Amino acid sequence: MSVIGLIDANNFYASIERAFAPELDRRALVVLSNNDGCVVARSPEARELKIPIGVPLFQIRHLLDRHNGVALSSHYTLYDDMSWRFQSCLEDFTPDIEHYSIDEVFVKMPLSSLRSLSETGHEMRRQVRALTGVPVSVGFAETKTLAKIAIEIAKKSTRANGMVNLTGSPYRDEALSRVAVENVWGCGRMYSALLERNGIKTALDLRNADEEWIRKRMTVVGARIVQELRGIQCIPFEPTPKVKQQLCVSRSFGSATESLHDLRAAVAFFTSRVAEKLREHRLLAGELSVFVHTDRFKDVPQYANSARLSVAPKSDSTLELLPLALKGLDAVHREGFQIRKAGVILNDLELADCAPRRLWDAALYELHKRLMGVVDALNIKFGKDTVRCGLFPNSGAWRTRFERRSPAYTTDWRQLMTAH
DNA sequence: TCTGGGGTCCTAGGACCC
DNA sequence: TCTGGGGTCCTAGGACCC
Repeated sequence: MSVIGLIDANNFYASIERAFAPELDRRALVVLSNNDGCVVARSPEARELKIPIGVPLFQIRHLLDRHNGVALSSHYTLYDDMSWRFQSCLEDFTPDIEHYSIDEVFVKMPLSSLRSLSETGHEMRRQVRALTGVPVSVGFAETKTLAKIAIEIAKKSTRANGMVNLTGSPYRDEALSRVAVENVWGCGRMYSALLERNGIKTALDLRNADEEWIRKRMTVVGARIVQELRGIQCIPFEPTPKVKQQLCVSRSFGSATESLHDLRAAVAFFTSRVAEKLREHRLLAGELSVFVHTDRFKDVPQYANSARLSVAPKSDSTLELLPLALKGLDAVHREGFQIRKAGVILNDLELADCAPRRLWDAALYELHKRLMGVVDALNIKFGKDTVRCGLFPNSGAWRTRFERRSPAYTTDWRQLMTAH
């Protein structure tokens, strides 16, 4: 028997930007999506201003200006690096760690340490804060869904001081009654609307709901949520990550384009990136898709299409995937449409070590493998795009814009902080 | 002017097989 | 007149997550 812990960074991206630029403290700060499009993270001060996640920058710019707020471009290389740093801190507390997302970690704690669990939780918070500058909240409970409830309370209640332990707690029903059903893990917009229409308004209502009814309306997914709220583990703790089923690289363009030349450059860029990911995960892909679409927010002729191509034999070589991707692009391209977004998706993935040996082109593929290995090594050592396929320009209207970017404090020697 | 990116799981229905 | 039944696999679409 053990307890599930959840450690969740508060306003992760905003907190990171602040950790490196203390002058941003106490100012409303938002971090923007690609192309500086919309808000993906915000500081508590920005939340106070009622700036929602997902709102486009242009709608809140006046609000930020009026309150001396700041908007920054997102900086995922930095966030990924900081994620690794903060999650590594937990290794001092338990060997059982599940890296759930960029800003959340599940841990499994042995029951023997139960008495000191709350103490441990507070110690985790102190340690992460001290080593990374990022504030985190901690929740403990019997299941993942309940640990999520604990975190909800930990973040809202000032008395909790960032840590709530619901394990065997007499306070559990009250905690459940204080969390709206829309904030229960797994209850999105559609499900919470359905539940509310039927008088199920809080996590407590959901826990006490009729399971058969839930199953009928929300499939087994809903039934699992109910079970988890009752303290029965249905969502497993998964310390080793599952093998991916799909890899995707896609972007909205800096500005829309009609030019096939531009689109080819974009698709070539996406293909290189997704192939890098593929090799990083030591996978081969058996299927490649290319998609394009126009700007759904604009009143222009709309067009969306995708093409699927089989990769045979399965491959991880950019040089083999690129011609296929370009063939896919030719298949979906139509004259006269302003394309705003495109992407490349790889499916039918298989671990490279498990794949059968190539028969007729084994020697050529060995060459590809060695070449890709060298390219990847150079790009890791000297930065992205140090070496790339030179047939296509690496610039153009399609390139993502980042006009408000902070320095790469931890991942680029040239951008280290300076102390005065 | 300006609206993200990358994933997972579940189900219903159709094709196909014996 | 009479028109099976059971199984598998695949896909599209919908819901959710961060």
